[in-house]
Amino acid sequence: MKQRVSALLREKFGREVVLEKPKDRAFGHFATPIAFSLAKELRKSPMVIAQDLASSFNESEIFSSVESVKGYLNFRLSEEFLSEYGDWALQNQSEFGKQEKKDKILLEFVSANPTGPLHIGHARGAVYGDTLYRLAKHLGYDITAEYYVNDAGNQIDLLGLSIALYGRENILKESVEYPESYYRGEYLEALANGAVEKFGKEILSDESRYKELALWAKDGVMEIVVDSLRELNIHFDTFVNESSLYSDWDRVMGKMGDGIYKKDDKVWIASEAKGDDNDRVVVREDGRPTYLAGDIVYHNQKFERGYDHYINIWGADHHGYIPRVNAAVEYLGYDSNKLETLLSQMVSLLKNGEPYKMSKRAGNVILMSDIVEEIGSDALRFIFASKKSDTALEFDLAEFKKQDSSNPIFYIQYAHARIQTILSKSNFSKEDINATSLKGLGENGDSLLFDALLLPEIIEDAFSSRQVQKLPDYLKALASALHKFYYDCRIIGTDDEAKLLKLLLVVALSLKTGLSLLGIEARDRMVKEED
RNA sequence: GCGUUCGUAGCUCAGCUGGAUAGAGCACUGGUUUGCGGUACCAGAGGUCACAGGUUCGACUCCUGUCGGGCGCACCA
Repeated sequence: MKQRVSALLREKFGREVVLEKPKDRAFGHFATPIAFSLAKELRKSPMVIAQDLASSFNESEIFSSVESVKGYLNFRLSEEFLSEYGDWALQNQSEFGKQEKKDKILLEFVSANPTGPLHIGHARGAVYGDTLYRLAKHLGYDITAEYYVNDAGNQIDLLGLSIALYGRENILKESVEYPESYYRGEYLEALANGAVEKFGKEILSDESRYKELALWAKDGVMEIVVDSLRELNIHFDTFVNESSLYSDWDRVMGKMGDGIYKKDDKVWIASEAKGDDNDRVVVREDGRPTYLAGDIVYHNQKFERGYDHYINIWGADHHGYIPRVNAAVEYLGYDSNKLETLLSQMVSLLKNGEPYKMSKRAGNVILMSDIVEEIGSDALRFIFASKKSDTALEFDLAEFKKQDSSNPIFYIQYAHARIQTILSKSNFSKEDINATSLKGLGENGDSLLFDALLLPEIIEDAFSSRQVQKLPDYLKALASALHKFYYDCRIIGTDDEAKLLKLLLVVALSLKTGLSLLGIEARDRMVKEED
């Protein structure tokens, strides 16, 4: 819609015209402050210019009126335009809001270490990434969701040690002491038992086999991780194991040329020259690669696979890491502008108003799967998708748990369910409804129709700005408009019943499409809660 | 200290590339159709947009500085 309007205005004025949404619908559907910017060059007051411009629009198919108010130019879309678009949307439901973007995008997110189940802090990045993924798919991008599995390095050794120690304590009944850095948690029980079953009890006491133990256990942990993601309707297309990349190390180092040098028996990357604070060690004296080394080979591999654009979603605690990876990408001979790293801010927990620190040692980690079980995937996804991903988010655990009807997701679900109920109460068939015209809905009806038809712009905007919270915001507003309309206007039994039902079908389409992009299924009925 | 990010209603957060009277949910107060699910709707109250300058016809939005919070500042991942 907006594209049509702005294309028309561009043609008329011979320049790009800023289009905005008026604060108040009484001003029209779209507005532009163009008269203000023209005021200087034309040496006339904005009011006069706006007047002249407004009167230059006489008859138009798209607009029913163009008015000037206090220097603004306000456009009102015509009934014909809105009703035609509404008809089109209902006839092409699966195409509604879709586009034909062609770019190939690689989206990497979550990528939590395979050393334990996901906790609540991981959920935010997971929801953010998956929502972007769904939006991109809808817009036609060829996008791949990828999980980078850090199955090399100290943390994997630590996983092996942790399982062995757990087994020695609980299976071999030895008395042991847990060093602070070791992993703790219920999941170790199944892994330790599984290990004994597969390798025999000896492995628990055989230090030389801990590596073997860890590599086996990592797959088990990944299963837990993938399961908990599936509960949130999140799916990955590809998994890349860090351990599989190092065989390529010599070739990749060769590609970096001057970007890599040796000093003090270590290998360094000259990242300072590319905007980092310091040069960084890539290979230690003893030959073990650092974490950065893995990311260098990984990003090289990403670029060699050939995408138009790369998106990484990292926790905000990794933000200092961005210049290093960008430096590496440039030394590898690729355009670092194609690599976009988005940060998902920390989620800090409060319990009864007091900061609540999760710690693996204390064993008080809040698992993502527990929260999903408690409040449901829909509610959790909605909460995280509603917040701008780059602001730190705080919530009270108690508050979080009691999110029931106060959670806006139920408000939106109810709007959708309400429409289904009305439809089922009506005697009109789908055919009758589709055969009627969306014209003559009246002012409130046209306004609701316009709101519902706004979805495609929201999708486009939410994805291109990477601000997924725009979609939940829109759905809340649309649900609110629907509830208000329902309250103000009787539908069943009126002369306009069929066309009003058709209007509701358009609203339901937008709600359903929007919710599915958030990974939430629209409900046809709400289940009443028993007190 | 350096970097980065944020500071908007009692709380949790929106506010699009600068634009019309700064918005929503929760909580609070008061109302609602002899009608489709009241899990709704309406109204009220609640703000010096952290502070101070600057740019502009116009600043919550851009720039500079100050104060305050988060996160980084590893040869850990």
